[in-house]
Amino acid sequence: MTATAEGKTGTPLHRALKGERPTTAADHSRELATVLLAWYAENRRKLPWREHPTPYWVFVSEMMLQQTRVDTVIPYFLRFVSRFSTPADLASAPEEEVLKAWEGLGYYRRAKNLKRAMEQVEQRHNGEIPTSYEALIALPGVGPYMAGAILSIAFNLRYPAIDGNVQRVFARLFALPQPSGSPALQKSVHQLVEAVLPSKAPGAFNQALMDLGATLCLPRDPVCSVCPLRETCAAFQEGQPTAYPTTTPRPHLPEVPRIALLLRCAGEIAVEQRPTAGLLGGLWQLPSRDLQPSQPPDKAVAAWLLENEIASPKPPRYLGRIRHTFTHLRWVMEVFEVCPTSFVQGQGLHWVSPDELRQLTLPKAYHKALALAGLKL
DNA sequence: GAAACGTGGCC
DNA sequence: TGGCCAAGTTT
Repeated sequence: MTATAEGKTGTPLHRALKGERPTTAADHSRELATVLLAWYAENRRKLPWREHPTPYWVFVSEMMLQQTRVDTVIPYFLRFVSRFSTPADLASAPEEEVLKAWEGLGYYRRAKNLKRAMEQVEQRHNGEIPTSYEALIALPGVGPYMAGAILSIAFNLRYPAIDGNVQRVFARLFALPQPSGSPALQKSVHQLVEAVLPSKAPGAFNQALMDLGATLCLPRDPVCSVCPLRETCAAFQEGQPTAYPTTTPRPHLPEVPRIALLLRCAGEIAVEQRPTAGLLGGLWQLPSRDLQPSQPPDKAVAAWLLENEIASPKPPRYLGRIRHTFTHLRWVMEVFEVCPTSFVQGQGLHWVSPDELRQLTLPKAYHKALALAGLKL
């Protein structure tokens, strides 16, 4: 074991946890927990799901919070648990309604998994969120983080809940060299958290680490001056807290050229449903298609109209360009308006009124596209 | 291990 | 603007 592989050894806590002073490791762990829990008692964020941390509320909030900021989640959470108050409510709700409640939050598979998970809770667990790691992680959409968060927060059981905040806090505390987000960092942090996690208040401890990461140990500008762990933080002692966790630059996003058609006929609008799997699976959109980089958008529109046997007295009107960036690609979508002479059926096209359109779940990119034509949902 | 999977805020 | 990042999971 080299210092490089294990991180640098600047603090008593670190030396103790590495086993150099085994008789004091437990003492240092207790001290860390004590300091952290005292800080948390004074500085914990007031969040809706913390008011009544029922297993269901914790479950819903954790699913929404995956890769999503607290401020973004709060209004969605309040609406969601108001509309779907219990696991039974959610299990029996139509999926379209659940997706609509999720609209704008992103990662829509979470919404489907959440509903499926509650169906399984109803069918296999007597309507109660299970209290074992094995049963939880078997539910769709529940991984190691969520299982640990539910067990520790809702049931006060001693399980780690290691999210991005905790990884960053520990990468700095112990000057861990593994790259951000890597399985290697995940493993190192898990071992360290396991060594430090108290059995007394594991839920508070896990949330304290997350709150510390979200309010003080920030990615860009950490507020070390008021951090309760400053003295035992290896990155702070090195003078370079933001050097951890180490990062690797991301490759340039591929750009996907694309057309979208606003077909309007007698006050109705044509929409189509995306395939169930993959990007924005099962959501609705204006009729669209990806283009080859060399393909002129206006020619692609003409070809699309021809293929679908759509006659239009006036030529398509160009409405504008929508650029929409996802995690792994970027759409550059040219939007055209067409007024066909009649409703065209088949080809997966559905004609809906504006009121009906409002019931469907549309990705953000299409809200932008509709706004080009002055249509707001 | 790597890639897919949404969106909004920040600089 | 463009890149980074956020209470991760799945394939």
